[in-house]
Amino acid sequence: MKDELDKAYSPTENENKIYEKWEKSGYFNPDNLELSSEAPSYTIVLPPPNITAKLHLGHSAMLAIEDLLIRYKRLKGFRTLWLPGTDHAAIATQNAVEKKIFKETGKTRHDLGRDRLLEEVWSFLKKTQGEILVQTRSMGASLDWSRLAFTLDDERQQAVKVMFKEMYEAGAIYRGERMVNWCPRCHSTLADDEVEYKEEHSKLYWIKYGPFVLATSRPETKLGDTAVAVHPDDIRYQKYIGQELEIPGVLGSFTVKVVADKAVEMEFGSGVIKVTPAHSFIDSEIAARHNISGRKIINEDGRMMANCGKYAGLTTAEAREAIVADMDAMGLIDHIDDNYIHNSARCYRCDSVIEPLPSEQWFIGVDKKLARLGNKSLKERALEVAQTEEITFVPDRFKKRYLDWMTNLHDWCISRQIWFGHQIPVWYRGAEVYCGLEAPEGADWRQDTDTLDTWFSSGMWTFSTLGWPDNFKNGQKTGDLAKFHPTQVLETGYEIITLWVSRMIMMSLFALNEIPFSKVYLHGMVLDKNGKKMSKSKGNGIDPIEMIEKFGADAVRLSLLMGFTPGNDNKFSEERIETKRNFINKLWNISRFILSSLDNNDIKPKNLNSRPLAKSLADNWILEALQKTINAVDKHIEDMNFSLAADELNDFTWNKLADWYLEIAKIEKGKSEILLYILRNILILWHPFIPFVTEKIWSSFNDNLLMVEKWPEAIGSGEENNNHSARDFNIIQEIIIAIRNVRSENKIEPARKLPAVIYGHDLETLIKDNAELIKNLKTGLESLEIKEQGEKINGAILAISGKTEIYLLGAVDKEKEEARLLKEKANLEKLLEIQKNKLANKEFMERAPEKIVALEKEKITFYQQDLEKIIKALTQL
RNA sequence: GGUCGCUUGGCUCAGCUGGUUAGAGCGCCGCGUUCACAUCGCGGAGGUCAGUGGUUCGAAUCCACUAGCGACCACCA
Repeated sequence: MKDELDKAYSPTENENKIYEKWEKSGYFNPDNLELSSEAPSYTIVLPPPNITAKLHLGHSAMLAIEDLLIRYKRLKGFRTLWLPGTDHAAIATQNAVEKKIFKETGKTRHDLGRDRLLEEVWSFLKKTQGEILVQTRSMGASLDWSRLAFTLDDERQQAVKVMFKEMYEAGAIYRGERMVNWCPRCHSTLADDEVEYKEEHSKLYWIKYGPFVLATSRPETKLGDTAVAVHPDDIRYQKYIGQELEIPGVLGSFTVKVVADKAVEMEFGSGVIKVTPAHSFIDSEIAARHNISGRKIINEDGRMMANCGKYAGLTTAEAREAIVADMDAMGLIDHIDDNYIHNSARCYRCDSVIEPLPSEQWFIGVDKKLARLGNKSLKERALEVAQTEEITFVPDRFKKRYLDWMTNLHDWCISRQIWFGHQIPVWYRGAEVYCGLEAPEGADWRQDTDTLDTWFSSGMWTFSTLGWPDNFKNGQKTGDLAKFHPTQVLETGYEIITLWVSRMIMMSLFALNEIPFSKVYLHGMVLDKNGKKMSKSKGNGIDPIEMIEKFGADAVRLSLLMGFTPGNDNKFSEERIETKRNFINKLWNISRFILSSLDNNDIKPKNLNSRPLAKSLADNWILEALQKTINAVDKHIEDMNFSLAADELNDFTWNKLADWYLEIAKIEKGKSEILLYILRNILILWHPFIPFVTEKIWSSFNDNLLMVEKWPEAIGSGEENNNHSARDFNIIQEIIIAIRNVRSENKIEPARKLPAVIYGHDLETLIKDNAELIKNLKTGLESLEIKEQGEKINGAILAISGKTEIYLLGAVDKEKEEARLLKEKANLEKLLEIQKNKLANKEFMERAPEKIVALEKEKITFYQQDLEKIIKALTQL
């Protein structure tokens, strides 16, 4: 033994040291892995965390899952790259810094000016970024730090400029005046999905409007009305359609045209709506259809403009109050409905009410046919790759959500009126417009002051981090881009499918004409005990860093992997981490026992790559169970069912190995080889889940690093090659349990089962041959109490389809039990008949469970005398 | 309005394409602790799998409807 292991495992003493050891080895970087040139690559890009936020449990879950996949694939010999980075989160970051400055100095960004503000932002970022990275390391994430990227570092800035220019030149990016979601506080546009709707009580004003009475929630926009619309089928208003009407208003009367448009709902209000094209999405669409121009009355500060007479300068809320009062005085208010519930549009960052405004912005035209996409549009290609399953979703149902969203996608507004971010690489001089990587020659060129939507740069994440555009010349990938793109899995939260996943798909299709990843794995949200989102303001969050300090990173990881299923939210509590810590300590002690009880110090772990010979029933049983576990774990991880994989491993480690085999090993000696072989294997299997403790244990009897060991092969069961049947041990095990049950109570009440599976074995001989084992197990038979009980026991052996089940029946339920068995028999016999008729159908026969096929030979019978034989054999031990 | 999901023992959840007696962890009750582990061991109680109907030899599992809860999308003049 190299090291003695402590009695209890201490994560805090070991985790940092182990992480350093890993990092020093260089194996996080795929270039350092000792692999043949044909080794396939396996790449995951880390969804870059927002640089201003601290790590929360959602991040921890993400890190646990991705590190699991990466470590698993690394053990399987893949050229694994897990690429780290952070996101500049333009609006959020600028907001945070502005808030901080205002709090400290009372100054706004306009007081500071662009350059000064950006300086502040950058110094702020230096601090926060370091924190996030330290936290990420503490989770044990095997990220390749040599490739660390930032969405706003020099390389990414260059990539973004090139991308913009290429899209501009291809006609995919255009500038135009459109209705946008405007946040008057952030002074920026918001994409549709950055707008949040909140249900609110407000007022619905029924106003007299020429010959109509109509309902509106925003009477102040009346100053911008240029039309009135009704539904074309509405019989009430047929005669007005097409007319021009003179409408009295607070600033004098004005003229509107009555148009018929299907967007109007006859059931809402009076079925008439006033049309304010400049300040409402739906109105602007109606106006466009009827060729009606708009009149802008609200400015970028959310205040009434100079053309609003005495209302100029008021906020919309102030103006509403004033105008309603004036209208009321003029007798224009019919009535006011106080109980109107509507969804108000809010900025997802600052919660301000969104003001729809017409504005000059940059857009990506998602429906524009592009030559480089085979004359298809970005939308068409993005839909195609999901429909053809070139990209798949886990769980599958999110594919539908993606397709629905993508189908209804409008042109994507990419310009933002903030300072922190990728400045748009376009320069103006008078009417001239220049798009390029650098400012054009000549004087008086002014660069567009807007920056790009943060999702523009994060949409490029899979390839901007791999050296695009330098690694992409004449349509050929080179370097990292050739090695690692497309990536294999994108793992992220389902709430971000539209914001991020869809953008990545479009950007990659445009830049490389290939998908960014082939599989999208969506995890659910980690909720608090009561099913609420964890948040700072509610104070219901669990801080992962605190938990790591308390229970260790392994426990935190395992608690986020077990009991979580893909795409489903999960309630979470500290106790869950605690139970995983307990398991980790169990594994530690199992290892400690095995390593300290080796009776042969010459065993070379290196020679234990192949399965040792089984010398007894128990040996064979445990080796069989191990192989089954290897197969199951492998399958479940490949299927992205991490929780099931861990369950299988947990069952083997605790219930089979610790509870049974180790106890047997205390009786039957000479098991060192097998024990060490099993330990080796479970350490490798557990490593992707709990890397620290497994690496630590490994290091006590190995010189190499566990993280680059070889994953055990999933193979068929090798039972045929052994003399001892693992099933026989199952029988023994069940007999022991049954004896224990009988002994633990003085009477036998309910029907207790000996679910022994017997395939043509002589049970009596089996018991006799293993008498030592049965007798000596501390849970086994110590006295012969059963003899006294013997006469009272009623029993049955049920033979179904080649396997025999032994029941010890109490007096209570015998009749019930017999009835159940008869019903089962009837069921099976009926099925058998059907089977016979379908014998021709080979496929069906193959799929039918074995036991049903075998029913042909077996009949269901009760064998009272057999049970007596068993009891006799047991009592004679 | 549209779409999706959930409803399984006190709590948190598993349960794959229908097939032995529906599982686990926590909690609870009883017993135990001599040398791997009290961050432990052994045993136990506790479920008409939301409801109704259907398909089937057989349904927690498939279908339909109902009820409750939740999420997302659209729109709200």
